[in-house]
Amino acid sequence: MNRAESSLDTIDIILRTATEHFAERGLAGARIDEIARDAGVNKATIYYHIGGKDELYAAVFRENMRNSTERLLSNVEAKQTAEEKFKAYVQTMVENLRENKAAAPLMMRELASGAENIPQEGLQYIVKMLTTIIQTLEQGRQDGSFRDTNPGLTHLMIIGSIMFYTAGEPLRKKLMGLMGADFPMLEYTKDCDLARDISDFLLHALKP
Amino acid sequence: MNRAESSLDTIDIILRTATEHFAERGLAGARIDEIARDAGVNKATIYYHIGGKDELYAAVFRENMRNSTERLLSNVEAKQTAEEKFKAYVQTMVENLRENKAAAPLMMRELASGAENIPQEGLQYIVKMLTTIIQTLEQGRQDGSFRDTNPGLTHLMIIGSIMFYTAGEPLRKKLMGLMGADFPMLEYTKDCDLARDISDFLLHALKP
DNA sequence: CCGTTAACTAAATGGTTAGTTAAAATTTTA
DNA sequence: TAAAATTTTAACTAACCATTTAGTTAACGG
Repeated sequence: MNRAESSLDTIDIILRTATEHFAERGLAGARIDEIARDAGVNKATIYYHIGGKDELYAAVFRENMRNSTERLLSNVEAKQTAEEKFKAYVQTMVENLRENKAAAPLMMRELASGAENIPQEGLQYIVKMLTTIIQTLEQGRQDGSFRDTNPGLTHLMIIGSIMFYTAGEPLRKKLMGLMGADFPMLEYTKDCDLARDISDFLLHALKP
Repeated sequence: MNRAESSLDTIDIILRTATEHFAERGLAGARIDEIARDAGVNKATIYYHIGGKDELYAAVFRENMRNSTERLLSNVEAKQTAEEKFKAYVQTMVENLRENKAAAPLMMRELASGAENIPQEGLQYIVKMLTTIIQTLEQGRQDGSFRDTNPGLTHLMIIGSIMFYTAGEPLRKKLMGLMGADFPMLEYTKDCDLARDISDFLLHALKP
């Protein structure tokens, strides 16, 4: 392996490991020493390649948002009708958040911190996602398949329910242990089931 | 002022101040010295009355959950029909989260941390809230005013949308600055408007 | 094969922070 | 008023932790 490739691999494993740590413990709670240990590199290597804790965090956030946004946009654009696009939006959001377990915790911590550590580029990705769902709802409104609803509210329903479902898994486990199995708790094993239920529920609210 | 009252006041100001700090910075990010300074008490007073950082955090979480839950249950129980109860649930949840700005950040950070620092009593309050909404939805299903939907999913929509709206305010401000005023961003000045819109949206999905 | 340079490391540095302590001051109680 | 509870003061410590520094290793180009 040549120098450039090995370098990229190192940066990649650092970012992957840091993503988990920042998601589980937050910016303040994560430890550079532990990230380095779990990534199998020396602490100074992180400083050499990426920079200090803040820059590492920004890089982690940016990469995660970039991946999610690119996939979301391309999946939605591939569809024609407003309803298909809406379903693709929900489905892809569910896939993104379930494949990358860190995404929801990262975003929720950012919201809790007043979005103070989101890098500029991260904001751009959020705008792209918002624009996509707004355009989809507008398309549906114009062709009569959707009611005239507040797009911001609809987006809140999508993002809120999926993020809370994803990040809420450990809490649900604790509650289940406390309540017994007969308590009707939400639990999906497949992405498509959750995405379908959310789509169905929200489309019921969106349709005239 | 007698001894008990004065003591309660001291504990109260400590808990209030700590609530803000933990919400804004998280358990790891909050500083005992800063909490003491902002509360206007000596650091040793916190240890005298409450204990260490973890105990302070648990007390903060417990008190916040207790307040919210008590208000929620009493407001819902005062109503008769399923739809009235549903609206009261949403309305009270909105009021709770907007009057106590710390509640949503505290809960979102907990979810992100795998609910690891929620005290036992806090879990009990969550169960009470869940039970309330489940019973309300069941009541509506039986008398034919609601469809047969997954109660867990419905709760996810309520709690997700309200929490993301509440905690998302700083992010919305940043996005507004980035996008210009013509971008259709959700912004309510009154509790009742947000609660009404969410109720209307969800009732549209719940009704047969 | 050799000098250069990117990649990496081990160890040190220095600031930060949770928690403690002991004595004194203040307030409340009885 | 004496005892008890509360709070302050302020110094202290032991651990923690981000960042730096000085040095090592090995790939690369010529």
